[in-house]
Amino acid sequence: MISRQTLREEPERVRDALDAKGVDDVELDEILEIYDEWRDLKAEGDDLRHERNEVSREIGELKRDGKEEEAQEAIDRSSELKERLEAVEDRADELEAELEERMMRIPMLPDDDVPRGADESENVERRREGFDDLRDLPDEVTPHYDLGEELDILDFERGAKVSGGGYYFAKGEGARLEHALIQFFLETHREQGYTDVFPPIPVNSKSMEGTGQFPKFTEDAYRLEGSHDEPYDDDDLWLLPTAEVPVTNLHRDEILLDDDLPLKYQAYSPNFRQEAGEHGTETRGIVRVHQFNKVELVNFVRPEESEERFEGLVSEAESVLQALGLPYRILEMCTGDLGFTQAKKYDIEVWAPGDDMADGPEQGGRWLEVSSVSNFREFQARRAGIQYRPEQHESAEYLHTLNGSGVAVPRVVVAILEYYQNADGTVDVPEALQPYMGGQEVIEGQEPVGESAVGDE
RNA sequence: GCCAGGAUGGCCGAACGGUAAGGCGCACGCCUGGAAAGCGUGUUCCCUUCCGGGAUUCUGGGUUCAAAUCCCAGUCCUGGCGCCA
Repeated sequence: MISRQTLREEPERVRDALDAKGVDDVELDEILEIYDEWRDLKAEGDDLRHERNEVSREIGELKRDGKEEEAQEAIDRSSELKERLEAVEDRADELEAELEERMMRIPMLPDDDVPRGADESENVERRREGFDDLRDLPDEVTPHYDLGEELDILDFERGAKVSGGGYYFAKGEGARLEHALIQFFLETHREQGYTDVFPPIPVNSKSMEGTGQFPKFTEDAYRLEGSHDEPYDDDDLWLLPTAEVPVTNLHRDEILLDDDLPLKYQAYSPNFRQEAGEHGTETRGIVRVHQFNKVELVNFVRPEESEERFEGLVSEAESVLQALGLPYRILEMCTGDLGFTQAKKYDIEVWAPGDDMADGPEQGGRWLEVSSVSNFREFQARRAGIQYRPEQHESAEYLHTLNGSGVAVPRVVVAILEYYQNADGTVDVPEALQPYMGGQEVIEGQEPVGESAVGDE
C-alpha cells in the first residue's frame, strides 16, 4: 500500500505511476475527494469529542462533590453531544473504510530507473549467461513432456486421473530429481546466509492481503473452505500460491529491532495456482501446473539497503543456475509488466532447448521464467504492518521487503531434461547435483508399470 | 473438542465504573576531572502550517452521561481433561 502522505502530497506522481503500469481501474480523483471529505469530518468529530470529554470530566467532579443537580444538567448536555458525535463519526468511519479499501487497490509506484513500457514486449534484457560454451545437443531435442513419459519419470495421465488436469506425478528418478534440486537449492542458499523456514501450507486471507495477492487476485487462489464466489473473512484459509505469503507474513504486525536486520529467510514449499484464464496455453508438460515445488528467498531490510540487497538477491538466485551449468538470461521488467506490488523486478529465464518458440534465443528452444526477483520497498510492509525501530526511543518505521524464487523446481527439471539430454534418450545429471542423487551420473528411466503400457510401441 | 485462568506501552506491572500509578530499558540535558549514582525531560498512532486536538488497556459488538473495569461474541496464550498421527 502506498502512504496517505504520498497520495496527498504527490497525487500527480501517483497518477503517472498508474499510467506507467497501465492501471485503469483506479479512480484517483474520487479517492482524493473521499480523503478530503474524511479529513474534514475527522476534524469535526475530534472537536465534538473534545467537548464531550470536558463535560464528562466535569460530571465526574460534580458527582464527587455531591452536586447532583448540576451534574444532571451536564449529563443532559453530554447526551446531546453524543448524538451529534455519532452522526459525524459514523459517516467518517464509512469514508475511512472506503478510503482504505480503495487504497488497497492502488499499485506500488515503480522505481524511477525502471524502463517505461506498455507490456512484456518492452522488457529489457540485461545479460545472458552460460551460452559461450554450450554442450553438444542431439540434432532433435525431445521436449521434456515426451522424454519424461518415455523414461517413465513424469506421468501426466495419472496426475489428471488422481487430481485433474494440470497435475502430474514425478516418479522414480523424476521424483529423486525434484528432491535433489530442492536440497541442492537449500544447501546453496544456506551458505549464502539464509535461515531455513518450513511454513504452513494453508494461509489466511489476512496474509494474502499482506503480501498483495488480495483483494485483487482471488481468482488464482485455491480456497480451502467455502465456495469461491462467497465473500471471505480474514481468517478463511487458502493454499499458498508461493511461500512468499507465509514467510513475509511471518513478521506481520511486528516491530523488529534494528539489530535484527537484514533478515534472510528461505522456504521450500509446494505452490498452488488455479492459473485462471490460462486455459489453452501450456497444456503440455510441467511448465504451467497447478502444484509445483519452489524454494523461495525472502529478505527484510532497512529502507536504505533495499537497492543493494536487490542486486544481491539476483546473484543469489542465479547462482544455482550457474552451479548447474544451465544457460539463462536476466530480464528487467518494464513498468507495464511490473506486478501490482513491485517497484522493480528482474526475471531470470533459463534456456530450454526442447520446444522452439518465436521469442526464444537464436540457438532455438525457449526461455522459461524460473525466478522472479522483486523489490517491494515498503508496499508489503505497510499492508502487513511490518516495522522496525532504528533507535529504541524513536518511532517505528516500515522496513523494506524483497523476494526472489530460488527457484521454481519443475521448470529447472524441464531445462535439465532438455539441455542435459543425450542422443540415446538418457539425461546426464549435472555434476553439482550428483551428490544429491546418491552419486548418480545419468538418468536412464524405468520400465512402465501396468497393462496400459503393453503393446503400444 | 470440553473446563478453568489469562491478554494493559520496547519489557515488567498497578488500577477492577469517574477518565490509565509505578518500575525497568532507551535518548537527551543537568550534575561530575571522567564515570556511576542522583535529578529533569522525552520515549505509540492519527488529524493539524502553527497552537492544539483526537484515538489507543487482544479484536468486534452491547449497557452507561462515563468502560481497562460490567455483559455478549471471537482470536490467541497457559493449565487440566479428552482425542490423536
